[in-house]
Amino acid sequence: MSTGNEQDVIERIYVVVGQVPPGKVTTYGEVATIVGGGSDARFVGQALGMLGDRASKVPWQRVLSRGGVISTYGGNQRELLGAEGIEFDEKGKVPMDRFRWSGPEKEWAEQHGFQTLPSRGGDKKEEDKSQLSLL
DNA sequence: ATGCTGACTAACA
DNA sequence: TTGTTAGCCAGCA
Repeated sequence: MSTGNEQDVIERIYVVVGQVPPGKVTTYGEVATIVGGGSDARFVGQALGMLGDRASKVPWQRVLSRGGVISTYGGNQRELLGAEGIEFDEKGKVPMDRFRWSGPEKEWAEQHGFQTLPSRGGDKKEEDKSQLSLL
């Protein structure tokens, strides 16, 4: 089964990105973690780059780089996010502490064969160990 | 096959 | 703080 899963992985990426609710954002790395094998932060970026017509179906604009930085150029990503209520600081970054997507629900992730995010807690104090990766 | 590139990230200086 | 290095996976010359 390690053959030509790329396309399948890409579809999974789109599914995960589609789970990000309006007004929330995530990062390439987080998406890659949820999708799991065969994907990495960079591959997520490539997958979103080949969206084409599906760009209107997948909320690709809610996927940012590490730290809430927009990695796209010459696009209207920031404008789209602003229309959803996302705020930016003076540096043009999104305060992830407030707008970060907590990831898919554990049940949903398990049903679809995805993984939940490792605990990062928006605050660096409360670590909820309920999301143990049991591998 | 080898090497470089890319909507990335973490570690190190 | 910024800049560089290395790791990562897939596509292409």
